[in-house]
Amino acid sequence: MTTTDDILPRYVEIQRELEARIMSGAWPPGHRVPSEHELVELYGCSRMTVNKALSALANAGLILRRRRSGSFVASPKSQETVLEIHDIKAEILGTGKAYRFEILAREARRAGPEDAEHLGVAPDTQVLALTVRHFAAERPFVVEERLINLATVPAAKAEPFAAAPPGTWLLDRIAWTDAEHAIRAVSANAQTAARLDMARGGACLVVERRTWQAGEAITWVRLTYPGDRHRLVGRFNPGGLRPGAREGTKGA
Amino acid sequence: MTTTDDILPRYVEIQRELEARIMSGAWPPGHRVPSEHELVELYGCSRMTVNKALSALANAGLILRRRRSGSFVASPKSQETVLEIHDIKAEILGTGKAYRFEILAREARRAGPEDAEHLGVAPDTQVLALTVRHFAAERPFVVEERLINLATVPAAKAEPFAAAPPGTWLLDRIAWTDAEHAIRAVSANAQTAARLDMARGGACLVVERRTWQAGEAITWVRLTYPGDRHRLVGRFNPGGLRPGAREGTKGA
DNA sequence: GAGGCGATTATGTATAGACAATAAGAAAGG
DNA sequence: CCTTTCTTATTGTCTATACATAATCGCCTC
Repeated sequence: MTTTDDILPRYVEIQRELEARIMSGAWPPGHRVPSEHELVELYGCSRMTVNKALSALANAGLILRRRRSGSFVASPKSQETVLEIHDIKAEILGTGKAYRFEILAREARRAGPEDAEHLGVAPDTQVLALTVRHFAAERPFVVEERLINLATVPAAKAEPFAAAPPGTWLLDRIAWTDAEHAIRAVSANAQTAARLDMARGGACLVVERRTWQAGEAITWVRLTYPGDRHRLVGRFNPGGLRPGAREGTKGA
Repeated sequence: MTTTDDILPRYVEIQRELEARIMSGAWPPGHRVPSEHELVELYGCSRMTVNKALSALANAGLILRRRRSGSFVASPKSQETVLEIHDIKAEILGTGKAYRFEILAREARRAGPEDAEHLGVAPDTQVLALTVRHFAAERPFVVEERLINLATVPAAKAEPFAAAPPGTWLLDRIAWTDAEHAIRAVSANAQTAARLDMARGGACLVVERRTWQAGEAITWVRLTYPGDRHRLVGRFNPGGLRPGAREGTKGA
């Protein structure tokens, strides 16, 4: 079939063959996959090996397994995508442009109602509020409004954020366990327009993110991008198969 | 810890215990996980059982395994999120609102340069171009511009899309293997504003998606949402652990 | 001391067998 | 005909063992 030489583990071989039948549409959703016993005879290997292949497929959501009934090809449900939202500094440097940032505002304070709502903490919790502007090639790239929970990240209070912006600083320091993103579009108000060097009323892409570590709120951030200068891109294939093994996915 | 009764498989138990140590930060990135042999003695089970737990963790990206060296806690890298973009019909019905759609335009044609660019096919390929407006509770919810590759989905040509909108119809019929999304913000032009019952110049959230099956282009779609009425939400925790097992992630 | 070479350790893959849990279908009884 | 019970097919988990593979460590030679 493909160019893959046969030095693959047996279970991967089996997995890929079944996968190919499913992905090509030869086995449509609802089609019954041969039982483990049948596959054992077909491939001449032990049941554990077949089981490993089938379990992986089930894990990836390609098949559903029911005792006594057998395994069946699952029908894809939702259009899912994985958005990788990189650290801003890395993102800009990755495009080959010069990167710079400036801190527009900074205040350590007790969380007001709005802060508490954003960060998901009790009011009066100590927080550090920051407003940062990032530049790509000396052009405003994104405005970052951030709240850091000083109860969980006390070191932030004394940090000047001179060398690295708060996002990078946090990412180097805290291993987060949960994150929640919301993406929406808004019109630029006067302040935002001025900060981003764009027309007032122009469309902005807004990404809000909250991050937790083991249930404890770490930070909330709102990133406001000029809508005409930035877009988020994501790619997905169901079941997270070997990346780059396909070739048709290229595009403009 | 939690309320889970102990009727869990042995390997899941082991997996969760290790997971908890990693997620809590007790085992920081770079920390060495006990070897399979050590875990076998610790838990009093066979190596295969321990192996299953460790393999799952490695698979989820929580640990890295190197022969002879052992297993080590991995360090999380980028801010990733999984956006589930549901079928529009299902999405609206899921909110409890009445759903309706209307087809504003429909044309089967040979792909022009723009069509070819969007869909990623050769010019002059036969395509079906559709413009659909979706309503939630009789209010315009989103405008859908779609191209369907008739070379791969010939059945679409004769389909009236009376009962189900094209997105739902396709999803029921074609198992896609790859999808690519781009999200951006634009200002509504006169036509878009009229279609979405919003102010001209208002911010719109635009999601563009291309879908392939085994390298063959299936469809391209551009969804234009009124920015103030819609937002995309995604949640993520590294390693895709049991969903809903945590409680801190609630929010507005 | 530099370089190579074997021993050791840890993971990767595979086997054969066992019992449990589940659910579908068949048989028996009212 | 309906309900209950039995049988059986299929997946889920686990054990004990074996050999392969990779990489580190330390010894041995030069």
